[in-house]
Amino acid sequence: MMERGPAMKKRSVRGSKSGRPIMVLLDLLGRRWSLRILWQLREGPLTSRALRDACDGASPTVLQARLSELRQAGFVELIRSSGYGLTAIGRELLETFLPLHRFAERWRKQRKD
Amino acid sequence: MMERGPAMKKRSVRGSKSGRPIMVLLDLLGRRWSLRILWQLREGPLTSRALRDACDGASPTVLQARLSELRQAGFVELIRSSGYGLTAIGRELLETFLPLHRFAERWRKQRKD
DNA sequence: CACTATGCTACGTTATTTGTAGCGAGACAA
DNA sequence: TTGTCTCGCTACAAATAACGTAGCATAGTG
Repeated sequence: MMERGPAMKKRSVRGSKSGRPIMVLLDLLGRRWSLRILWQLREGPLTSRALRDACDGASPTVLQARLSELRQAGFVELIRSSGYGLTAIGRELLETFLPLHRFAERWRKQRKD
Repeated sequence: MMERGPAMKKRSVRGSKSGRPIMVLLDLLGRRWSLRILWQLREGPLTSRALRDACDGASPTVLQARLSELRQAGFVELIRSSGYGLTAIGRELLETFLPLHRFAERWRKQRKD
């Protein structure tokens, strides 16, 4: 087993062992609030606190963690004047998810029956 | 605070407080292995153990939990002869995510630069 | 019967999330 | 300068979720 002294940064235990981009991506997006953050930024940048409110008051700890990951992945950037916003590739990613909105409605209708 | 005796099924603490379908969906999909499970079932049903192998050996505890949730949501079903498979609406959901594969490749190329 | 595979659960350990509080930096006014 | 905003971000203990290993009951097959 691996020792972890206090000075040692916690190595991410998660993630695809294969390293295939799709798996890395699915792992990143499959963390609490990741999808939601991208979703909430779809209409424009938000400050960290506005984002927090938009995410049902999720704790700042996770939000910062997710924002760091999403920034490192290149999907989100911090602009001093306006807060957190999607990058070009981040917007591309979001567009991949946009049909989800329509799907969610269809899904709900089916569930009612 | 709500008491939770052993006979009481754990009420989900998570999820969108708004109850909007898109939020419920984003929360469900934003749990560990949810996206991955749907992804691994894209080419056909898998038995629980095959699915486990396909998911880098994720623990059966979470897999069962996610499978229960995904079944309850109507995305996955258990077929006695072939294991876990996507339902019709589950396949629709997956198709929403399929462009993600191509995106992941584009993403990787950009990251290399 | 023994053997194998299925779906699923128990349980102790580890990792992640939560909730609350607060820091330091910068902007702006008195 | 002092006060008071807001900003991004962090600390820390408690709660929750996930991990890893082992194993159960059932069903099929030989």
